Amino acid sequence: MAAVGRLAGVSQVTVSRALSHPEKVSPDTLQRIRDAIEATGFVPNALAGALASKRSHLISALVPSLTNIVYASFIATFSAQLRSHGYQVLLSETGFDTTSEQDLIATHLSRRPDAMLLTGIHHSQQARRSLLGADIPVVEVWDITDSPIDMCVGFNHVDAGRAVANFLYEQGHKNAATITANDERALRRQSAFSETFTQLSGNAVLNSNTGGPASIGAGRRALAHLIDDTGFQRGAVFCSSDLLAHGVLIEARARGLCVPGDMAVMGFGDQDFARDLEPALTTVAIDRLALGSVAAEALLARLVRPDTKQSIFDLGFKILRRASA
Amino acid sequence: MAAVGRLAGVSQVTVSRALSHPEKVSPDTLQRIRDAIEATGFVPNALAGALASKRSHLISALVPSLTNIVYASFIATFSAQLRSHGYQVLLSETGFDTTSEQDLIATHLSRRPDAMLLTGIHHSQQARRSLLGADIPVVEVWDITDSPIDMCVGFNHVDAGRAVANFLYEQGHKNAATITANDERALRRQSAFSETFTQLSGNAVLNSNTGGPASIGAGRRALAHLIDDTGFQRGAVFCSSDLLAHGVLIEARARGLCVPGDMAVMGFGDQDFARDLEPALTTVAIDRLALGSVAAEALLARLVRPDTKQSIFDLGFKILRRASA
DNA sequence: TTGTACGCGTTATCAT
DNA sequence: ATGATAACGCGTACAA
Repeated sequence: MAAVGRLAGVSQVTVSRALSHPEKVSPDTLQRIRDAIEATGFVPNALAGALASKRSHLISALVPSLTNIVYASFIATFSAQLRSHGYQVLLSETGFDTTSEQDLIATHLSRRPDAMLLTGIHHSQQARRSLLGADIPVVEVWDITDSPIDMCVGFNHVDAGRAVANFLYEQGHKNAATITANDERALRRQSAFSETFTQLSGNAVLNSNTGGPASIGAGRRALAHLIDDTGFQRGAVFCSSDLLAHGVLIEARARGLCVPGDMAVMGFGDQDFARDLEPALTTVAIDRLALGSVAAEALLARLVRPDTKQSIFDLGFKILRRASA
Repeated sequence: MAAVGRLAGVSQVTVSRALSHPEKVSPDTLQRIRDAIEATGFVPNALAGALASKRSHLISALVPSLTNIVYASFIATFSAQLRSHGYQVLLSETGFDTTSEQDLIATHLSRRPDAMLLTGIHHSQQARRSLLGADIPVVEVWDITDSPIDMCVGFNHVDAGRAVANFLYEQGHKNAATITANDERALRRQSAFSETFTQLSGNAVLNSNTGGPASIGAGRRALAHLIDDTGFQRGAVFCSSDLLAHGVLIEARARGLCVPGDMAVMGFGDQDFARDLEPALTTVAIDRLALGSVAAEALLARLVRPDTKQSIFDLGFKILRRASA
């Protein structure tokens, strides 16, 4: 900056002002400074800026997995929204692991983010302490609680599981099975579904866990297992994600089963491909776009007015009836 | 740090040392310092550290799209590898746009990353200048060139397109069509395929561009268009990604066409679901895992020994013959 | 093994 | 409208 200033015939401070508050600098010195910046190829040092101003314009975000399209698309919206307000997002994957999340929180906090996004409402005690100590806005997404660390935006997974149970029961199904990926929130939906459906139908639900991330292959294998090993025959299958449901659809067809005639299949998430499958997938729609932008807006609001009141955003969900159930 | 030091009865520097070079501090002062850190909840300020040491331990990465699983999984590997070496990755989406990439490069450079990853080998002139000026290791991925900015790791897209043309021709196909997403590298594969296939078969190839990102829906619509509007009937369809090919498979089945009997379908990328489709998808395998880790290793090598020699890593590709072609 | 002094490149405050 | 000066919180060099 000093070098740029020398070239423009002003002091270092004026260069700083030209960059941060151009309106406080006279038009022609501004131009000279801009020319000098152009000529020198000067790139401001945001580290120094953040150190001096105590604002990093960095927002850190912790998601379980980047390769899960659900989180990836959420983050894309969230990042775009924040970028348009001059913030950059520092992203990490926790791998659905609370301890790993805790370590990442410490690492991220050392970069002094202006705010932080966390996925889910379950965090280690140490994590909560660090966050509280950091004294920055925090938003927890994809779930809802009455006592967020700071703010939360998401929906109620127990309600969602129950709603699906009611929906399938009302379609006339008396038997049901579930196929769930190894994700705490999905498991919560599963048990809510299972409990409600059993209560309604009087029949036990066959619950299965893929033991890993959701994928088409995992869905195929899970249905195969359900049919071959546990004797599941007819009824409804509630999958914890559209990807699993997609696999179920493929496996069912490969076995000559008709969907929904022989077996009804329900997904979760309403991913873009859900409507393009044959049969089109009945699923639970989550407004991921809204999730991302509400989370971003919530943080931005706190950043501007630290005493903003609303802190719990329930975005709900919607059952989308298509052809598969 | 000074406060921690007071509590531990040492000076600020000793605290700094305890954190960065624990072996240079006597065991019991080390313990006292650690206790003090624990007691105060001290979190080191990486911004100040980076400013003083001129090493940010930050590596910035620019990818076209996060919601494209291909890039997402690549980045997951890349990030994990770097994290295990004490680096954090600052990630942004360029949206396949060179101008947007150029702006992001400037923003990222202001955070003084220790290295940078770029996708592709085509960048604006200004971008190249900034990067050269920053004087940090740069790796360009997903493509190969003789004159990278610094290093590159990927494969040759023209060779890939040609190889697919040869493969399909050798399978006995005389007619072919292509369905390509709006991606510069995919378009390069398309035209190499098209040229080679025409040369071999003497028949023109029906090239189509989805005009947007790859998706199952886009694949369905593209095949429908190909059949309904351009009169494509039998032959091979080369899709620029497995996702498009997946859509083609669905649309073909919905129209009662047999794959590969009536129509052969080929994808690109060998995504995890490719083997789980019916019929299993014939595709071109790219070792994304290797791509991510080689890119990370290349940067790490440069960071340790700035004069490391090798700078071009051709990881190749492999045609995976399954059932669809 | 520990401490002192200084500088990293900005922004904030106060003057002019 | 512009400048001088003092932080910001740490690492490095050098000294003890």
